[in-house]
Amino acid sequence: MAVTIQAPKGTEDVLGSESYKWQFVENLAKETAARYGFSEQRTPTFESIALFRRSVGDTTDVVQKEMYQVRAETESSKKEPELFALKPEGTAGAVRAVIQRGLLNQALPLRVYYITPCFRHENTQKGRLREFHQFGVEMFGAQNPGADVEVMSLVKDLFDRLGLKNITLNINSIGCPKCRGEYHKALKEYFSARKDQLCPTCLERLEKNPMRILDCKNPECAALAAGAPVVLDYLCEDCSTHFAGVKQRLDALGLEYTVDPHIVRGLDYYTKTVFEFVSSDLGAQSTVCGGGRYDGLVEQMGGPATPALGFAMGLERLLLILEAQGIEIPKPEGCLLYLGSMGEKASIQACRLTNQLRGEGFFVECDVMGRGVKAQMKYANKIGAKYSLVLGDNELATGKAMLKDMETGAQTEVELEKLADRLYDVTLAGQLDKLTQQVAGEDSLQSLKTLLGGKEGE
RNA sequence: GUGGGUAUGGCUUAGCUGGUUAAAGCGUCGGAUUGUGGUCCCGAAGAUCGUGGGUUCGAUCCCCACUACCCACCCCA
Repeated sequence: MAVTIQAPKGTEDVLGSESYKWQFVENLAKETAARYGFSEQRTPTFESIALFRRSVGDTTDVVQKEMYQVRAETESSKKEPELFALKPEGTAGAVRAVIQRGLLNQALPLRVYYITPCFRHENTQKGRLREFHQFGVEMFGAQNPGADVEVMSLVKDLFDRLGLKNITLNINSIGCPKCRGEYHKALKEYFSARKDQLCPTCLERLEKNPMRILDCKNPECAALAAGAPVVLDYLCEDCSTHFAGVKQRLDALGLEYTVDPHIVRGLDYYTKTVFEFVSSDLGAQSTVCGGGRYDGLVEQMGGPATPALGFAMGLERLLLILEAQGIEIPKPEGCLLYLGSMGEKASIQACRLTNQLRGEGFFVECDVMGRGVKAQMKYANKIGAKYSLVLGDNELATGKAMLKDMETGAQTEVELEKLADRLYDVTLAGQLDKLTQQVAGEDSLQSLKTLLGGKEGE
């Protein structure tokens, strides 16, 4: 007996009943990115493991304990097999491609986006999977605060277009390597003086990365953190004017935000501006989107010194919020015509006609189960076909058939020759109905004319 | 890696302090006189009760282990 194999822990099957939601969200993300001048970049799912060590950071949890390592098992390998990793995030690969392909020699800024699976081996919980998907954006070459605001605004635009509510933007600046050194010193002094009140993990952080303590959920640590020195007070001239510029522009756009000096990103490459969009609909994993500046990364990875920034958005988390807020995603168009048949001869003709109508661009189905007419009609009803038509000996002889409106049950005679024209008519009528509904509430007829007039160009 | 919860047909669940053929709804398929769906009616298929041990005369129910899922810590999207 075959043992059934299960999907790996932390992975999801997106089934037909759900995939339209993904398509909708992905399309909207792509359209929004395009409006801002970003073009899609597709990079490999696995990269050299060194890439992530260098960019994300050797000491981060993501690299240290969450990466899926892969290597090709070759039979006669004289060489050491090269070590790869499934990408745990999108920025590293994007930056690698930009440098390797010489894209920074083009007109700047360079704007790229991606939708990609990411892999992290950690324990699952709400909004956390081992394979998850990110929509991310990276911009290269711009050091002006306007760039920071542009990517934040892109996120906000996408959320608005999806109809999301109650998402807040938190921003902070963690400074550049110069001012951060000063700050780390101050932090260490502060927490060292209160060592006895820190939790064990924070004691470790004190040596490695004291800024992490600010992020601790432990109530005692959080209480201590509340009184700790604030990064913003230690920013150098350059960083502080940059941060001021970001805030000014956010204000100018009317983009609401909260300055949260406790935001500390977990990836090493961030500098200056960091931000996150959080929602209360996600349980403990409240961040839907996180990002910031990484002005040093491109150079560090072997490219020309280039300021850069970006964000990554968790698509599963985004879908989770949509679900929680009861936001309906439009379902794809259903079957327009079910072409039933009885008898072998009619079945063949139905097959031929169906094929022809599909060629005209219509969503048409016919029987492939060998069912009786009754069962075929049941099926047509189940799949939500808008119209049905049954082909039998009579119809083949006369060239005429009854076209049935499945909603009203009304039947009208139609010449088989002209079926395509008829379908075209009813499709158009359906679209007009939709338009009418959209403008209902206003002066519908007037608006409709305007709409149509605008499209016809006359 | 750690802690808590859960595990019954495709889905959602019931199963009384362990007792003989595990129940219902939805879904699927079929029927209601053979050329037409949706409501109603009737019927059928479909579950080794997550897996493996143990206690017992007897386990879906009690105990242990494992696995998966859910939630949380850590960390992040």
